[in-house]
Amino acid sequence: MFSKACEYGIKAMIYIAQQEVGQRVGLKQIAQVTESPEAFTAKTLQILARNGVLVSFKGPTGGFSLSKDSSKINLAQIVKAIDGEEIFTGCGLGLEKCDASRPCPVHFKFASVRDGLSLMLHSTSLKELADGLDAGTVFLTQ
Amino acid sequence: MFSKACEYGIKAMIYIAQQEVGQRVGLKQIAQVTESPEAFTAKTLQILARNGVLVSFKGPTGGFSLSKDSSKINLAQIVKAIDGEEIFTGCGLGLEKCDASRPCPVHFKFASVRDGLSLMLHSTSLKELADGLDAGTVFLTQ
DNA sequence: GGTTTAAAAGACAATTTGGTCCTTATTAAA
DNA sequence: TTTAATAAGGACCAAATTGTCTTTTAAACC
Repeated sequence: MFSKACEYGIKAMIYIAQQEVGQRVGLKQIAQVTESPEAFTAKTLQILARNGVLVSFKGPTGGFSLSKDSSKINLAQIVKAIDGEEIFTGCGLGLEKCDASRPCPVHFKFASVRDGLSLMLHSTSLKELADGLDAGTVFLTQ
Repeated sequence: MFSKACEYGIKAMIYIAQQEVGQRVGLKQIAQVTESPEAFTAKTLQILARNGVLVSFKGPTGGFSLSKDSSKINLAQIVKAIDGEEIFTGCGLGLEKCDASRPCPVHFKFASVRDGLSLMLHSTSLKELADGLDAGTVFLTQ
């Protein structure tokens, strides 16, 4: 469904969202807590920073923090930044141009599933996910 | 969402389902109509044949035909044969063991989307997709 | 200013996926 | 029984994704 980069990115973002506002978290710590490969996660965080959902700081006391309140960042922004639009708009059978005016055989059935996914991603904020972690009802690793 | 192999496989199956019952369709024709790479499609059809949703015949007048009535074959069988269980059961964040008893942060939201996809795939038969093609309301290529 | 710390950037390696080509096996038909 | 047609199988190649390592850049602190 999502790329590995995206999975790591989402987990990293949720972990960062768990910190106090403005608090910086280092790459090493993020990779450790999320059980993700450090160097690869670094690349992913760069992408997220370039896309403006994350801000990064170099040097001692450096690290990453959210660019805005965790309630203002949703999963769709993260997925879009890392994996692109494909999953939100792509055709189920890979056709370049597939829409209601010239649909592939699965277009309408697929579109409704895809729209459900899109709605879920857009309506899920980092805040609520981080809150679940705080409450101990959900987990970032097994 | 689906692998390329799976996209080609679904298109091929729909096209085969369009033929008269028992009629054999050759690889070359399938690849041409579905605009899929011939040799790669051959591999995919082999997989589908091994999984019993397709039967193949060698020699002159050889080709492929459905193993049973098109109304009895659904998209889930095809996707499962080619891409495996992952898309039906996998965790959104890639956790090996993620379930209701130890859920990842997106588990419940993701599961409901995934279940929607699963339901759609299970309830969509090749027959209805082929019927759409016959009716000219949907298309296998752009 | 020099030193240390941490992210950015780029080169590179490994793996997976997508794709081709060539040979072999099987079967229908001449 | 030979020939031609067609799928199966295996070797191989290409591209994308995943992952590592090394160097550079920026910032804090002495």
